[in-house]
Amino acid sequence: MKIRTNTCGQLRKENIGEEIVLNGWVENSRDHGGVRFIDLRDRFGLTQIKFNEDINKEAWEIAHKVRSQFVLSVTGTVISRGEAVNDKMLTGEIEVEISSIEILNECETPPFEITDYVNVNEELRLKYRYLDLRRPAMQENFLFRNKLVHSIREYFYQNDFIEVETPVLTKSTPEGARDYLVPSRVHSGEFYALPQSPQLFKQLLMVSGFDKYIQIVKCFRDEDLRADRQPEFTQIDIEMSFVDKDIILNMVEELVTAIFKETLNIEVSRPFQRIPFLEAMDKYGSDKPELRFGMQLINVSELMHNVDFKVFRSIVEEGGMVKVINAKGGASLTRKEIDNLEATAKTYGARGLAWIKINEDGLQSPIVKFFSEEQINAIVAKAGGEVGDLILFGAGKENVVHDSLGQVRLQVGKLMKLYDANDYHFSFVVDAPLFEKDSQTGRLNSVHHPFTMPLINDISELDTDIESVLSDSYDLVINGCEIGGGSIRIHKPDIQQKIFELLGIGKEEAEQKFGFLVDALSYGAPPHGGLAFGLDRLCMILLKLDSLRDCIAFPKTQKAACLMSEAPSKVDAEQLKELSLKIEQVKVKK
RNA sequence: GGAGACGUAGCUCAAUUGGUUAGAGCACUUGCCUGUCACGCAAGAGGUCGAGGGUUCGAGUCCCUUCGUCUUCGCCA
Repeated sequence: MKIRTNTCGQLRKENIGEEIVLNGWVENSRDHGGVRFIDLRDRFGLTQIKFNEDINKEAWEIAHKVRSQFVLSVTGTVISRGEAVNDKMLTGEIEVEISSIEILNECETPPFEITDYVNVNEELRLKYRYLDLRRPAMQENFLFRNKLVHSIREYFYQNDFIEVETPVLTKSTPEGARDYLVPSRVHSGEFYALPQSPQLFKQLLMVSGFDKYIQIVKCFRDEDLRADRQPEFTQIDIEMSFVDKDIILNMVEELVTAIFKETLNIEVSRPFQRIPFLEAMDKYGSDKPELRFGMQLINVSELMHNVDFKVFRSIVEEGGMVKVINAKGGASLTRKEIDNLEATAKTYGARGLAWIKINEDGLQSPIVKFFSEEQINAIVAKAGGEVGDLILFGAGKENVVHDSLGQVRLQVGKLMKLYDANDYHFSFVVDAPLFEKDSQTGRLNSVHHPFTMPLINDISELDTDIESVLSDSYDLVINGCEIGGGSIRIHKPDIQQKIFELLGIGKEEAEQKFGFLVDALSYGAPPHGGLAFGLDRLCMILLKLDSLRDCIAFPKTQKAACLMSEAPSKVDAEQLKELSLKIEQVKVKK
């Protein structure tokens, strides 16, 4: 084959007159009898090539055999398009008059058209992912992702970080997400786990002295999938020694600023807003608040003590709460739109969604009749209600009110276009509680993970009112999406032991599961902290994609399958035997 | 584990209340065409209506089961 002299995105009018060779795929062709045009594509772009019966009959004849997606090597001369310039193409001022053509490979009629113009069922796209990825829009996503990763690596390289790899075959720890397990052949009946994150290893690298660690690394969690969740995903994993929260958050701001500048040419303004976790929950009903608009949650529980409306009164008496949001100008929403908001509230556990419309001629609401005029005026006043507004109520247990009203708030924001979809808002949610109580078992669980430093002055504080202890943690939130999170870590063995105790992990169990970490902390562990970003999610938000799958080359379906390779799959009895495994048929449910 | 949507030609979709031979656009094949660029014109071929079962004189359409994809609650330290 003749090797290309240029790519398909390269030639300009300056090249007119040059004899060149192009290699690429046939994107499209237009036959006009004596002259035939082909758009030749590679990942660098598109060039129109021309076959003319009068100029080179042999090439023109071969060109007749060419079909969509054939792979060609063509030789010819760059010529001007004259009047027929195509200003939609970067190479639109020129074309290549072909003198010889070689068909490097033929192509079956593809199962779907390889263009951006045709919508194709995702199932089929995933089965023929290698063809889907040939589509220009997908190529752009991955060229962008490459640019993103490059800007990230560049930042860390410039700032003296060191990239160190950590194991993929590691130890299972049942805390947190479900592990993917890998059976060991050598150790019959034992298993490795794929890492949910390299958390412990990066902390141990700090103990080793590899200050300023970074790794772009695959992580695995065997949990149900979502549009923004894949079972294997990529983290930008970072850890630093001799730092405090301010140093880390400053580093994150620098990194994010560099990323946005280099990938989208957007100037990010600093510093990022910092909002304590409890305030985020209180005002926005979320630990990842969308801060591009206000419409905060307002607590009106105080006003419910003496009302006749038993539903609200009893909720407050039983320790629940009533909160409202004021959708300014929302009185114009239709009954159907409000019903949709109620459906959202119910999805998140609310019993209903009470509302008051403040119309010109008075209040319209299914619930005002249960209140005195004085009471309702107090509620409206507290909500800052004015003519034209819609007040929405969330009532129930704290977490239900926050979840449901927080989601209703997001939906109203979207519905009423309260923010510019092209804006970016950056914030840190800091100081999350250290523990939360499991509603089922009553046991304490780590909100972040068990290695997070509590915000305490003295270890004795952990013996009193443990649920109110906060952690030295931080999440990066962009437009209501959690993009990264981390914390200052515990570097003292006594504190780490204490935390394990509080989590109900006994000394023996702690020794068995995390002994190497506690040991390491006792050998001169420096104060350290770090965080991890979800690279796929960051890429998704920068590209404004609806699904993570569009920036992952070979993603899995909702049932965690690869439709192309057909993984997972059964294995030979021999393989199972080597691993000392036996498959027990799960009963088919009737 | 729960809720919802979808599945008809290679692709994207249509098909009235259950009723004649399941249609359209694109793609594909063939022919024509010397300035198109998502070219155009003409003709042609192309269907296990996801699969299985049931109701019915008759099922793409109704019922049951099942498979797959997507969205979502739970789950994701």
